[in-house]
Amino acid sequence: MAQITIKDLAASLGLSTSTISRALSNHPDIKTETKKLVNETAAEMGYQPNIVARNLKAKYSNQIGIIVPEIKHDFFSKAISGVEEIAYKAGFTVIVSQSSEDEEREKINTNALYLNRVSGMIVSLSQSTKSVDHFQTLIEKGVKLVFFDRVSDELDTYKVIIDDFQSSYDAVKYLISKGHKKIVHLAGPKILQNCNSRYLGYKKAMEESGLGVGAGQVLYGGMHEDDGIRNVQQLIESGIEFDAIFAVNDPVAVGTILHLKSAGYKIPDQVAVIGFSNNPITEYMSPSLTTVEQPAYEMGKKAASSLISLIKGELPNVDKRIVLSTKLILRESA
Amino acid sequence: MAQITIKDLAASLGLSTSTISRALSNHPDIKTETKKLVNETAAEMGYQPNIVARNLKAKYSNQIGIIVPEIKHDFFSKAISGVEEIAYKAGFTVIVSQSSEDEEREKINTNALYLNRVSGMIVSLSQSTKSVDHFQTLIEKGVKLVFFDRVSDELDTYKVIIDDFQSSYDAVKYLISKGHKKIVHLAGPKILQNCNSRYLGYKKAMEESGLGVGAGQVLYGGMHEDDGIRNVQQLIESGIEFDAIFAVNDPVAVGTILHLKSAGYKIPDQVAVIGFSNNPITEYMSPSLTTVEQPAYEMGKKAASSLISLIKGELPNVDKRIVLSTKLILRESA
DNA sequence: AATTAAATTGCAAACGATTTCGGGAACGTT
DNA sequence: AACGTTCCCGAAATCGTTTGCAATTTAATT
Repeated sequence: MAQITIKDLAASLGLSTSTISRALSNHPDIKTETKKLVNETAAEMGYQPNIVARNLKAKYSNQIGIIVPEIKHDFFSKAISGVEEIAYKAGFTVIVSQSSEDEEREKINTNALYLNRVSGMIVSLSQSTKSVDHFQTLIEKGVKLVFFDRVSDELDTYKVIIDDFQSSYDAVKYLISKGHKKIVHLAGPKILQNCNSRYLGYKKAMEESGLGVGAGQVLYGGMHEDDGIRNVQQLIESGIEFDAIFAVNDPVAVGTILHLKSAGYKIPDQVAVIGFSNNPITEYMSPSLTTVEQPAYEMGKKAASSLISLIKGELPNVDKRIVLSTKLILRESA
Repeated sequence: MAQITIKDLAASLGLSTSTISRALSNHPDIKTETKKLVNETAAEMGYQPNIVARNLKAKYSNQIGIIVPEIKHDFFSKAISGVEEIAYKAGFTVIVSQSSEDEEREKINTNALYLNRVSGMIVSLSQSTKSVDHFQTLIEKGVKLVFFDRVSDELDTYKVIIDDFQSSYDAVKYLISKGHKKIVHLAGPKILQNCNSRYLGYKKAMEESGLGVGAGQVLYGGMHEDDGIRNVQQLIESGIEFDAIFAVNDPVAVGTILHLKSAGYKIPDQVAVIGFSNNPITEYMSPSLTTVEQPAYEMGKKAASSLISLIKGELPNVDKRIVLSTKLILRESA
């Protein structure tokens, strides 16, 4: 027999399928004696429940979906790892998909996950996502949602984030405390809330210290190494003076350092550099990068546990914003 | 209405559910006219098929599972990324799970995926997996299986691998061509086939060149940075002379370099180092690491496309071993 | 017009589980 | 002895699709 079903058990024991089902799920209506019998023969015959059938009946599944911009990015793969860890322990299985920073694909993915009847989703928004309607309709359909890292203000759901504003404020304050005055910020896309918060943290630190943000002192771009290289190149060409650079994330900081080195700048003597995320490479590169540690693994774990309690109907806490703390890791570059 | 089903469509159009179903799946029995009608009202009413129900009926799903030792490792997250990319295009969704290098957990995961009726699985074996029976029974149950990177000889399935033997042979030959003679190999667990192949490639290169492998010239260990540090420490204490180290993978090579540097060795002048995998950090560290490029993303893509054609009943090729090529990336460490 | 073939559609049974409702046995109570 | 409870268990509906087969309509043929 290819696949033992509850019917086979029923036939072999002379009981009804309902009894078998109840016995297996430890329903109080069933005599302990029969329960024992059923469980034993189930084990004997190698019965394994068909989860698909169960999910159809139940209208929800033991699956949670996760959508990230890029799986292979260190931050996201760590987060996924954390999600899987928690989900595994709670008996959930994780479906991953990536938007590749494309809004359209993000929409398609959310729909695909919905069609597969996941009980909930964990999402980090794509860089190009302008509207969050596809998530709004999802919420209306009863799918539980938790966002992390890249979140949207428009959605009233649970969010696992770090305090981007405070973290970058602290980082810039550190630069200032070290005597730097002409601090340039390489910012990410304005549309991303956390990028914007990082910019605002930078701005506040600068203004509070009486330095202010001069024209051309903030350069917007993407979040990859290339963007760092490009922007630093542009910065140098623009002739604006600078003695420190605060990058929106590590790849941009890496690009920054690469280009600064090739242009003959001494780091950190002439120019100090601070990144954001604490990617593994930042520890080993030369000079090693001072950066803000972002607890990716913990964020994934927290997002997963929040989602699961949401699914189970236990509202974890009143505040839907779950803020994890960061730490400025001091290394050679600043 | 929470969820529009095929029945709602049938009722609203005065047709039977079977006709609707066939119309939607473009069955030749249905008049083009009715097909058009059905498709239009389906779109209008916002009908979305319930995939769970479909899967139950079909006895297989549009899901493929992937089990890797650790999601967050660069190599595996890239591979997952590749798998997702291909799966997405083929209309499959990917369930990920990690064994955390634990055989028991690997077994549980395979079973969980089976219960969820995935159509196929892509697997990279855990370090501690001694028996592959759990995969054998899976094959017997008709689940399609493709292994990658960490494979087993005992299973007659498709495997996406690199030529570990040749790659490491080439790397060691390169060291020899540069005049190194006392080349030490920091090996991985013997049980892992690819680690063993790398060892054999090293051995062949050494023997072929008349250098041979002396006592204590091969140190076995794990595959993490710690293992590299520990083994180099031991190597130095043992008093064995060495002018080059070939590490089983990049983390071990990184540990090697870290400890060599702190012990005052000059790289590559006193000791040359070669790693394996081309992790991102290897490019940025100092000295940058000469290593073997392992096409993680492509391996994932290849594994996924092979699995999907296997699922669809198209046997891709006669040879079940799919070998992707590697490249020795020359940098500062050797 | 009658017959036959072809083109469409519907009925009903699956897929494998859960669950509502109710039925029969066993027991105690009046 | 009649009744009410409690305890176990079964029949059957249900989740939303797909599909073999029968039934119906339509078109083609004689």
